Amino acid sequence: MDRYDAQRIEQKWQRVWEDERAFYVPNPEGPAHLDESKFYMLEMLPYPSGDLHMGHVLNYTLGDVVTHFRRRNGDTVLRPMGYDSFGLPAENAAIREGGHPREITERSIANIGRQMRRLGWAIDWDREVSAHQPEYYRWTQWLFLKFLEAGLAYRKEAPVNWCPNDQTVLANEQVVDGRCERCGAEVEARRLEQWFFRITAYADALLDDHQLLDWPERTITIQRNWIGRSEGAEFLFRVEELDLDIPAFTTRPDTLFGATFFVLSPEHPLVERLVEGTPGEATANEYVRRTAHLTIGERADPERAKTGVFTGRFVRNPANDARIPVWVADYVLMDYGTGAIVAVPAHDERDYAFAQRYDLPVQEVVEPADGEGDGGQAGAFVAHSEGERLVNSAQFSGLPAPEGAKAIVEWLASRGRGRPAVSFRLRDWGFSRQRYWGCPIPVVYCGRCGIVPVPEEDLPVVLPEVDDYRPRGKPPLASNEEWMEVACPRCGGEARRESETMDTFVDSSWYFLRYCDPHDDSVPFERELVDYWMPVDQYVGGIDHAIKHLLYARFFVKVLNELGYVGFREPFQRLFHQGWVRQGGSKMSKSRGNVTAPDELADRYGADAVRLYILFRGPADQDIEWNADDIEGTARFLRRLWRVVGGVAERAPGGVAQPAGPLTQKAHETIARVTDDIGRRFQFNTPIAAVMELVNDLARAPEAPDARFAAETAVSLIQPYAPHIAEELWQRLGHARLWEQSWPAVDPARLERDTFELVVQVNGRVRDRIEVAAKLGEAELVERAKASPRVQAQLDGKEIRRAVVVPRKLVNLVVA
RNA sequence: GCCGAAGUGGCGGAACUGGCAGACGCGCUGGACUCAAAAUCCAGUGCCCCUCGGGGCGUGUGGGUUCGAUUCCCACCUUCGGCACCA
Repeated sequence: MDRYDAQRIEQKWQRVWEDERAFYVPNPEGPAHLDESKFYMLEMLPYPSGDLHMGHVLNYTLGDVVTHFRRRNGDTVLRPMGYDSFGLPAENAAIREGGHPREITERSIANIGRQMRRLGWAIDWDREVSAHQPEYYRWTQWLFLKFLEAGLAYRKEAPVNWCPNDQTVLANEQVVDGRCERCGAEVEARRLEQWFFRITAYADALLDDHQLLDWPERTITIQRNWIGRSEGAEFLFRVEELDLDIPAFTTRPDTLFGATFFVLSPEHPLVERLVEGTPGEATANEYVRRTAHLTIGERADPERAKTGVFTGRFVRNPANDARIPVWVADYVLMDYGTGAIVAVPAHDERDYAFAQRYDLPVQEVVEPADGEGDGGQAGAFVAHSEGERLVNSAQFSGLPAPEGAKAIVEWLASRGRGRPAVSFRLRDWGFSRQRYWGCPIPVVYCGRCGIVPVPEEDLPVVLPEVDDYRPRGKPPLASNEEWMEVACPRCGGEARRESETMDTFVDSSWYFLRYCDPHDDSVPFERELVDYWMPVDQYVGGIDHAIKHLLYARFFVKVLNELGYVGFREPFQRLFHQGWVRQGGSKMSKSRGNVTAPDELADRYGADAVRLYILFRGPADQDIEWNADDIEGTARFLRRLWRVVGGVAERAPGGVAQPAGPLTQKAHETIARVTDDIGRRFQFNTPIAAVMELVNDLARAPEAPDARFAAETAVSLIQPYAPHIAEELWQRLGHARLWEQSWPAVDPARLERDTFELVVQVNGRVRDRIEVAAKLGEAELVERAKASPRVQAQLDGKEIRRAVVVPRKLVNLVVA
């Protein structure tokens, strides 16, 4: 038997697969060719940053196992790959080291593609797409135009998150703890005119359709919290002197009679008008200016004492007509609710803290069940608890709180001073970026016509060349004057192009649709094709995308569904999050410089060993602490497999397919375990252990008559994990094309045993194990248990009060 | 603070529906082969006690339910995620 030469075997089979186009899946040619057994396997596409890291290896190997498993179970599996190739890292590298972002990106793509092929993943490379190629972003622009036309993309001036380091705006989803999630710089609030997608219009749909999904509960919870739906009411508060109604949202309409003041956000558009001409005007304006200079982190710091100023104005509480003072305070946020709140210090912690600081009155209006109110002095912020009743609330006093809330809203609604309302924490998605390496936004600004979309036939708007990628107060594209100047498509007059580019999350919000029809140059995708392949049957990616990519992509699909371009409402039916690969406790990533390159490992141990190792380490959804020593174990297993199966192949050519015997039985048990683990439990580490057991048994009896069947089964079952060695051994066993073979089937008859090991307990403690015939009845089992000398020693003549029998497992004798 | 997940040998982990805790692997110890090494193979390996038959303890901590609990219930501790002035 020759030595196991991983490099030679892997090169050989990778060439065979490519020559035979083993994993390329053509599109169906018409409705007649559609079959029900399609399976769309997708992993989140990589950002092309130099090299693959072990996190990618985990992600894509996991997808590869599922791909092989589903293929061999008869499914037509679509398993494409592409690159999220626009984005800041390449642009920053170009600024730092020179070169063009495109060159840097394409070099990375070439390298990563080579590394992916080296690991032997079963990918349909014909469907490869890259976000930065005009053939792709042409359609990103086209989709933008559809959104614009539908009123779902719009431009407005708004306070936005500005990263002073990356010199660009960030979406809310890209700000973590007040910092830029990419570079860590503290984010500033700026008022800028920006492009937004109206994702808030889909807030309810995004929540409701969670029920259609087979997703981890924690991911759905994260999305639900992020969307943050709150039910309540909006009431109108009147400023008599100015003949003005100001709406305010509250989730506690039952406490309306307890309002003792009213607060506007500093950004509220009415502030200026309210304070005009009052003695406090200068102070108030100064306060608004000061607030504007706070960073988002500072403003949100709950430790900071609440601040505010009195405007000098009063509003009427619509419930009791009380004249209450209007304040401006930065604890009220402009972009939630209406930017104004009805302050009820007796029943809200924040209002209470503010009232204490500025000596404002506190009025209790809800009493707990026991009637022992605290006069509102604790500022008890409690959601409705059982038995609470309204007090000091005119005709509503005495009502239980939930009924009171409802009654107050109905009453004020009938008088035109209120209505039921819902507020969301979710904000519209700000998607324009003041950077170079992204998809140009296809509009022009015309002095006469305003914002004018670039006509579809003029797409793509090709990303122009610029001399300097550094943003200097304006987007880099604006520096290319020649490109910027353009004739207005509507009136032909002088116009200027949009110089901002799109957030890269726009690119990745529809790539899974393009894979279905990747080369079409007349449409982004044909509806018939996406309706066939979509939704993705199994999506695999990091949970860090729970509220970014996974929310944006759902939004895109919902819009495309409503516009009639796709026939489904959700993109990703089943979702799985692989864990992080950590080193020294932190996530492995290039920016942390703690990457172990898969290349080196593949050179040393072979791709099969790397693939096996990354899945054998533990459950795929848990984090893995990188430990290079352990890969020796999987390499050793592969050598053992090679030797043992190779020996069988040389020794036992053909013969009876499945002779009865312990190895045949073990093989069937292993088939059952592996099939259930991958297919039902989606667990990837234990199948490897099961095959190791089978190989260990085989190694102990390599000359047994059923050795050949055990060897073939082991090779067949390990194929999704270690496809190269499996293919080579399969060939040596006298077969061909294991990747096309049906997944092995369990024969239930082969699982049956004549005897089993009966566990005998006394008072729940194991005292003996006896081999007994499988057909024995309960009484017989109890007799055998009692007869055991070890049990006799424990019984010591005591009375047996009860015997619990678990068929095929154990007998428990309960003694006094 | 609120919400969620998880705590099992020296290490990674297994035990799916309440039924043999520690599968499989790493590491370690001893042995075989070898001039030697690598590779490979065999045996052992939770902790403690032992008259070598076996016995006791043991799945974060403390309770509970049960013939029987890593698994179910209650309380607590620790770690890791998410949210956090959202009215």
